[in-house]
Amino acid sequence: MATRLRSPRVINPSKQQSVVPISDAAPDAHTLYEVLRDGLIWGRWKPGEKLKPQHLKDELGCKSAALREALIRLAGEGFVDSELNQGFRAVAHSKETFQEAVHMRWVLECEAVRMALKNGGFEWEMAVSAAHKKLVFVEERMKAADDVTPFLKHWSRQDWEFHNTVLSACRSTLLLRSYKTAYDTFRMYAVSSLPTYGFGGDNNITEHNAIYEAAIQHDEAACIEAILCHLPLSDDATLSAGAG
Amino acid sequence: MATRLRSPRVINPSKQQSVVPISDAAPDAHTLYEVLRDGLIWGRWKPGEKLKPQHLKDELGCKSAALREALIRLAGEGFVDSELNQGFRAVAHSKETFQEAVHMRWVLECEAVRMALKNGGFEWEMAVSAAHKKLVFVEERMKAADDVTPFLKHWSRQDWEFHNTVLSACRSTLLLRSYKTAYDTFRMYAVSSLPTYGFGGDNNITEHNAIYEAAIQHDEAACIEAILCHLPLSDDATLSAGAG
DNA sequence: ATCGGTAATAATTTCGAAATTATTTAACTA
DNA sequence: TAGTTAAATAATTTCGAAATTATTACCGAT
Repeated sequence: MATRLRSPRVINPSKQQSVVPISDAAPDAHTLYEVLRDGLIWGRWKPGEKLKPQHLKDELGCKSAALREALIRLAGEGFVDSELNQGFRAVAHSKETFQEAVHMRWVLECEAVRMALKNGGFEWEMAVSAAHKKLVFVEERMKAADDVTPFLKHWSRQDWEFHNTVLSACRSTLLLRSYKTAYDTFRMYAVSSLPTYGFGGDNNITEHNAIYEAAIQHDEAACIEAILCHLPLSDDATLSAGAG
Repeated sequence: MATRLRSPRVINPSKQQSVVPISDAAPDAHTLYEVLRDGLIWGRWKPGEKLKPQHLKDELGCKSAALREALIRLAGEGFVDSELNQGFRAVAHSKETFQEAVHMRWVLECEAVRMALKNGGFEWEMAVSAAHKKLVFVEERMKAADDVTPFLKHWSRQDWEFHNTVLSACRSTLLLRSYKTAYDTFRMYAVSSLPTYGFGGDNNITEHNAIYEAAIQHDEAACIEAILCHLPLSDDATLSAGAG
């Protein structure tokens, strides 16, 4: 067998990867997706605002291709509107879309909690307990504070962590994915249109506690009742709830 | 004010749009998305199969950018798996993911039908009636036929149209979007793993008829009972259903 | 002065090639 | 001959610029 002729591999020194991570490297598509999703939920871009690739490129220090990829994903999830040759813009909400999100939360949360209470073991109970403790911590501080504003973002994040942890034992990734979309749609509206992101003062503490206690005791009826009280369902949806 | 100097617009004749649409033009991202989604559901690509841009480019006659855009959207929806630098592949199913899809269908379909029966007017009743008629037409033919194979795709499409039409009056786009994802996940598994795409012979006709009659009469309890019978829920999920 | 049309400008989308990363193949060693 | 290493190849991702499309500003006419 004839020996093959091979030239040695040439490595361009300027392209060699640095040992120290370069902090100002352009973020990849997945990171951008997270940044944009977070920004849309937390009001960095207002509902209906145009998301111009050229401006965002400067603002986020990224390349247009990665940006476009992230925006396409967000459009698929419904957090961004896109029309052909008209670019992207943050979705605009209405009371109706908010009610849809609340309703979806109610439907999915009730079903998921039923399954979670059946499947959840000791590990789950610990996780729920921890998430509740953190949420209570924030809510107690807010109760004592004159101005709740600086706590709102922390609170909202803990609210998500608590609800998500409770449902995490339901063993349906499909359900949890839909729930996340509904929850984030809910939150997006709350951030932009409700005075305190939907924080309801003392009631919240009581409601979350009721959900927590019922969950830990695996009391299905009590847990679902507590969730029903907790969500700001319209009368319309509540009627439907009665049938459930 | 000084007159501005302007050169006449030059149009490259070769780039001028033809009056007759060119059939072999490269499909845009949205069309590709539909083609790929359809192909994934109907088994054009097998579960777990790698979706290589280079091959697909030839197969579908498209450009790589449009293809990538479509694949990104499908990945976001969960019909395609993507890992960094490892390309895309059709999702692989299991009995568990199928059961999740069935369960999601049950949860969402029951809730949507409750709302639809409240909101649906005459127009909706006509649409439901028409969709049912078409479905029955296919199912009667299948009943008479020795081999149902050639009807399966028609049947599956009409099954979707019927269920979707029934739910269409629910007035929640968020719910309908989640339902579509669940239904298509269900169908994807059925096409690849169930002998007759989930078609159950005479039972199907009876079940669809029960749903139809209950819907037209706005009989909520009967409609939900009929849906429960219709969906291939596991015992696990059925227990949960009893609590609903 | 307002309306309609046309050119200039700005923005978005598309595209092909370069750069990066993974996979396969071949050579070498034990 | 099996196991190891590195090159060659193949595939994927990135990128910047070209092409397309929308928007804005200007001129002329009614």
